[in-house]
Amino acid sequence: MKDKTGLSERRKKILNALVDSYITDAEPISSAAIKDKYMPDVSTATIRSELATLEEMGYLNQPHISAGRVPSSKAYKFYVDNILSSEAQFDEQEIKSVLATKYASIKEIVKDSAKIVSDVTNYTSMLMISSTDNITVNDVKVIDMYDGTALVLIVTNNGSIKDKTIKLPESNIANYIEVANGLLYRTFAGKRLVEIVHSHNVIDAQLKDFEQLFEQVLNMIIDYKNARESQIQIEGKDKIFNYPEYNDVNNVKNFMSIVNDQDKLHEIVKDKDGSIEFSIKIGTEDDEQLSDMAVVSAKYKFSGEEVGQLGVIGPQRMDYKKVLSVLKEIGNLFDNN
Amino acid sequence: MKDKTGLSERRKKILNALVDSYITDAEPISSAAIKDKYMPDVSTATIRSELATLEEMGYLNQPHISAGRVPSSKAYKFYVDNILSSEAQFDEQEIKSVLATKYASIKEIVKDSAKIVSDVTNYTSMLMISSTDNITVNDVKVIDMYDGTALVLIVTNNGSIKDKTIKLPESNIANYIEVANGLLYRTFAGKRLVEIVHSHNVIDAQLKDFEQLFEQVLNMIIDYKNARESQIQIEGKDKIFNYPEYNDVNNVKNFMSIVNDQDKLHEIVKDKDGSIEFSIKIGTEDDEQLSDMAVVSAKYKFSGEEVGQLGVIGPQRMDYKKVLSVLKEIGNLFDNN
DNA sequence: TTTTAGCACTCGCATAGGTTGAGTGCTAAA
DNA sequence: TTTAGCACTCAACCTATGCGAGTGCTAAAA
Repeated sequence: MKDKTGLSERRKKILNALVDSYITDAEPISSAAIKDKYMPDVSTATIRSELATLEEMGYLNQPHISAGRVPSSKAYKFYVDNILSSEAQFDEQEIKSVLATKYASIKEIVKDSAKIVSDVTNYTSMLMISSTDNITVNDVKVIDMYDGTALVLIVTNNGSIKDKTIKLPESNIANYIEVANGLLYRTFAGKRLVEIVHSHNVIDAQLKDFEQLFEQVLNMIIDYKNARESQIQIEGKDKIFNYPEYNDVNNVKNFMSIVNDQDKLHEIVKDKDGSIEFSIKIGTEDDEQLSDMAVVSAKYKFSGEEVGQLGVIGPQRMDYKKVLSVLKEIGNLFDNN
Repeated sequence: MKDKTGLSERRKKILNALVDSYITDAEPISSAAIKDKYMPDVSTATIRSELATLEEMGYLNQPHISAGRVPSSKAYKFYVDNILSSEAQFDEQEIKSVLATKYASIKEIVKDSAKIVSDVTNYTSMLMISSTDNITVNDVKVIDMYDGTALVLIVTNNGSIKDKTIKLPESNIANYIEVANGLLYRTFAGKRLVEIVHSHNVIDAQLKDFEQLFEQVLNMIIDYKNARESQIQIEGKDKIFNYPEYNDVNNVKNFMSIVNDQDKLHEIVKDKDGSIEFSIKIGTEDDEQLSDMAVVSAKYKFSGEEVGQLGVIGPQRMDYKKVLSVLKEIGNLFDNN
């Protein structure tokens, strides 16, 4: 009985057993260990010959000839596909109760989601804000403060507000502020950030007295967009020290350099296919930097709108079941908010 | 010729030479090495006997009997005192020119100061905002936005503004907002944050209709104070991988745990004596966590007002001369702004 | 054809012994 | 007080050796 992977049921069982075991113990698994824990009714010799085949097929590696087998990237990929296609395995109830006992309100969970994911999964987590394509400016207001300074407020459709004090230009126009507010509203309100940023000539037609003000507002919008786009929050960097693969300083170094490299992270999590909910990248040998690393992330929505991605970075030997269930559960909390 | 350290000039010279050498090479120094590089006119035997005395006095350690000597915490302390008391050694001109060529404007330097310090010194850096004791509230304003929501602005004397949208309570008071603004101004303007936070009963005497609003404003002030107090920005965590003492994962782990522990950092840098400009903490053996670590930090002022501390965290074997000059130079830039 | 027992083989790991060389402490003379 | 000289120590490195875990292969059993 085979499917598209070309693996017999027994080989699948062995492969899953092996990955499972490696995820918990981080040690090469011998044929005897598999027999004892998972398949007591066949001999080690049988398992050995299966292992040899699986190795030939690229699912397993052998650190050296007299060691047990270790899963390859390909094996991890098989393993997570397997989890994903059998949703029943998610232990939702348990995760839910952990979240419920540790965190009082949903509000708290939303605010600290990255931290919580890191805490509950015991891996380093990552919160990434989506592109700003869907953000629009609702209103722009200039508020008079005191002797020549004013406050500019920009209200966007996702509720956040950017403020900044500016110096008002000298002007003898009556009701300068009121007029400015009207102009600003007509120019910016209802527009998407991208539109605004890409249409520099918007201002030219206006009166000269407002040129400087418009310039400042435009810069604020650009700054806001840039800041939002590059925001990645990382939590629990220390967590990796819990895993023996990071007893080697070089691995730690490598890990830190990835985690601190915003561009790299963006590139990894970037989704080409808009429809997938979970993104699981398991590094291959090609990418030196990502070898032996895995990144699991999920899009999350808020009031139906997609706002970002939340995920976990760690060794390939990762507890995918747990990570996936946590991400899923948190995603649900967000969405039902 | 001795001073309060009780060290002869020759011993001082040897001690300085030894620390200097260890700072660059990170290797135990032998009597022969000192002779060659610093004191060719005495024999190694002489130096050896001096080394033995210095070790007895607690300035030096010997990893094992047939190795050279390594500076102790006490030696580092002696070394930095020495630097501090002879300002001439600062290589200000060089630092200045590095800063000038790498960073275009002073504005840029101020904004990214932590990053710059880390870049130029090649150590992990730390930017810490001072206590909020001197911050006062200049003004509080409620601004009507749209259907029942309003924006609260709190302006402080250091220019920053905290804003938040709130829901206005149902009320049939005419000119609710105007009245509220008056009340808020009279209650909060000119007061120091500490005062406000510690006098919860301020509101009770007021009209009931404003109770909720006052509550919200008070919470904003409390949040602001807390947020400001706990802000520590760390830059260049990876830098430590450049130093051989961090080839041991345990040291890395230890380092990371300190760097991520805001409370610990506060405690380390906290100044008891308000008059010192530089704070140099060289960990002793007592504090397990801080052994073999040093933290150098400087207060920095902005327009004459002290606003925070900027510093560097690294191994005790730190290039104190360089670090101190960089911090000093940046401090000057701030102050002359 | 598949499974199994048996056995020789490989190789990492741990331990022990041997050598080398850097650097010391001590002593006795300058 | 300084110096030369020398014996001594010890980490670092290498080699040898045994052990044991785990394999691959083969030939017989199912």
